[in-house]
Amino acid sequence: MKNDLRNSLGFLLHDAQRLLHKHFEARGQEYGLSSAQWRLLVFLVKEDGAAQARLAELLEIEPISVSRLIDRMEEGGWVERRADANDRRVRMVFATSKARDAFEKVKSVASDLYEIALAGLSPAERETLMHALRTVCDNLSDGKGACDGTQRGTGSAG
Amino acid sequence: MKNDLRNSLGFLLHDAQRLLHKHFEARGQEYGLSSAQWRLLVFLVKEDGAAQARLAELLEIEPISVSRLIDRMEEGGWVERRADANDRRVRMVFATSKARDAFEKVKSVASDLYEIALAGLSPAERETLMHALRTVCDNLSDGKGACDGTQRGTGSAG
DNA sequence: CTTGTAAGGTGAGCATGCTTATAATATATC
DNA sequence: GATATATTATAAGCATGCTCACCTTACAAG
Repeated sequence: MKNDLRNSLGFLLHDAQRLLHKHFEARGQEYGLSSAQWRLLVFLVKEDGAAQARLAELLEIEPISVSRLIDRMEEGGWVERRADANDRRVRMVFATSKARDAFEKVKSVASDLYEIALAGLSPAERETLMHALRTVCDNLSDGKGACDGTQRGTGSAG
Repeated sequence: MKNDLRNSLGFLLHDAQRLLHKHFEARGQEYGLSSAQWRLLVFLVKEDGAAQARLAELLEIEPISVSRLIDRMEEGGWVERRADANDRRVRMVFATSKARDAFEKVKSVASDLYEIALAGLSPAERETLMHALRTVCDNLSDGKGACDGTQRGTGSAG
């Protein structure tokens, strides 16, 4: 086969991720939430008022990336920064009601999109896919719990 | 379960891809080839002298992104742009011998990394993973043959 | 030849990740 | 109290993707 590299894990993961990202951006655009911003909200709605360092830990990205992301989200009215009375270094981040409303809607956009992406795969194949992706994350994680960590075996494929 | 969204297709794909990318960058660094540059080389070694537009089609990214990528690769001595005598709009791209040498080495870096990433998964699970990723790509592709690349009507493949 | 359309390449500028460095604050040690 | 270290947030600047806009060149129609 000519393009075995083209069908390697790296290419397939890269392409699948990029395509999903592209579709999400297109669909989520009407709500004004980008993919990265939505990812941050997923954590923020569960842990409102988190410090930026905490969000960086949850998202597994660098604090500076969170800082920039929140800059733009604050401009867009999605989040609010507030000072922490106990630690003046900290900027606590809060989701606005606008963000909470949009979040619920975008959640269904996301699950619709996942269904489209997984079309044609049996429940067993979906299970294996999710399991395999978690395994890949585990194998490549530096032990601080990427996909790994806290909750394993939810098995929700959508 | 608290974080079912965290275990959704979107998060898992995103995290797995990002982790693989990070590891690849770390390991490939000694060769000076980034992940994106290596991806381009995969196609270029099979289709040397391709026009940038052709590379954009193969990589499924925008021509302007190829232009920037090749700017940097040319600076690094990985590729060479040459004029096409038959069409003066075209800049043909050629891999240098430095690139071809590094390519062979990085290829084994990549396969080592894939083995690490897939550790603990049975051959059947790996099969299913790859199949599922190709399916996701197909489902999200606009019909121009994304991951499944090889034979989808793209036509000339030198 | 002239005109109109399409195609190849690139400039400007944005979003999201990164590394490296810095300022402000907290905390531990002396 | 003074000093050393760690933590939080951010600035500067790079890589890779994007959109929009532009120029050059090719090609088809008249």
